[in-house]
Amino acid sequence: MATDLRDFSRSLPMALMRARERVMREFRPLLAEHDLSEQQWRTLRALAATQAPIEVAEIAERTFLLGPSVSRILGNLESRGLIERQTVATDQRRAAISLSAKGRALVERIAPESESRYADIEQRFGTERLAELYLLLDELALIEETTDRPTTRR
Amino acid sequence: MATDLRDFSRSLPMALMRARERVMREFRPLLAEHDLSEQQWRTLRALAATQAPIEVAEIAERTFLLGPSVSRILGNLESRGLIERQTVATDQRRAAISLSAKGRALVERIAPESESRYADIEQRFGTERLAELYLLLDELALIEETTDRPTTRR
DNA sequence: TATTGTTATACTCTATAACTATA
DNA sequence: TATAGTTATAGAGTATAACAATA
Repeated sequence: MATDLRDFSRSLPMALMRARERVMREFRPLLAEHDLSEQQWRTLRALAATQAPIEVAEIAERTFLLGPSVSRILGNLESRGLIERQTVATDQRRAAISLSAKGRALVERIAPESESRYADIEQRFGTERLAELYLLLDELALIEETTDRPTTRR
Repeated sequence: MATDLRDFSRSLPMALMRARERVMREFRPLLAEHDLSEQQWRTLRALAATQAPIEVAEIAERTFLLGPSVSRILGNLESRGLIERQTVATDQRRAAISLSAKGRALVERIAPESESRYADIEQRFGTERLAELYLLLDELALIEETTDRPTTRR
C-alpha cells in the first residue's frame, strides 16, 4: 500500500510560489519599463540597502543568486553605468561594489512606484495579516536543518 | 526628496523566496536522485492529483508553467515512458495526458520520502502555524487585480 | 478565422568546473 | 595551497512569435 502524496494544493513550495507569482505580477511591468530583470533589481536593491560597498560573494548571499550569476549581472549593470567597482586595497582579489550616482538615481526613480504598488497589496491584504505573514515566513526560513539524512537508502 | 524603499528584508517577494528556498532545500536532493527537475516534478504531481487525463493547457495552468515549457517537459517525460498521450476523439487538436503505469510507480516510490520530509518540516515549524501560513498564502494569492494601472506615466 | 499544441528564437538563470590573479 | 572572482559550458526555464493541424 503506497503512501499518498498530499493534495497538490497543500504543497508548501507551490503555495509559496503561487503567492510570490501573485505579488510579482504587480511588480514585473514596472521593472520591465526600466529594462530590469528580477535578479538585476534584487542586486540593485541589495546595494541600495547598504551604506558601505559590499563584495561580490556578499551580494550573492543577500540576493540568493550564485556567484557566476552575480558576476554576469554586475557586468551588465556596470556596462549601463549603474554600479561601480573598487578593488580592495588590502586584498587585490576582492572587489567592493556600490551603486553609482546613476544607479542610485534609478533606484530612487523606481522606488515611489514600487512602494505605491506595495501599499496597494498591503491595503488589500491587510496590514496586520501581512505582518503575521512576514513573521511566519521568517520563521519558516529559519527552521533548522534535519540532522544527517542519507541521500540514498541502503 | 525621494521615497525610500522598504528595507530589503521587508520585500515580500524576497521573504517568500527565502522561505521557498528553505523548503526546497529539503526536497531537491530527493528529486535529483530521480533525475527530476522541480518543474518536471510539478507536472508529475499535477497528473498524479487527477483521476481523469488532462490537457496541456490545463497542466500549464495548474503547474504555473508556460505552454512551451509544458510541451518540452511532456516530451521529456514521454521519452522516459512516464506519461501517455491520447488524442481527444471529439477534437483532434487536443491531447489528453495521463501518467503511465511507470510514471505512477515513480510517483509512488518518491511519495513516502517526500511525505516524510514534509512531516519533518511540519513538526519543526508547528502544525497550527503551518495551517495559518497556508491560509495567509492562499489569501494573498487571491487578492484582486489593481484596476487599470497605467504602464507609463505621462 | 479562431484555437490547441508544437516549434523556433533569444535571453536569462542555474549549476558546476576550470581558470586567473592574488594571498 | 587556498581564496575571490571571472569565464566557460551545459542544461533548462521564460517569454513571445510563428506555425501546423484542426475546429
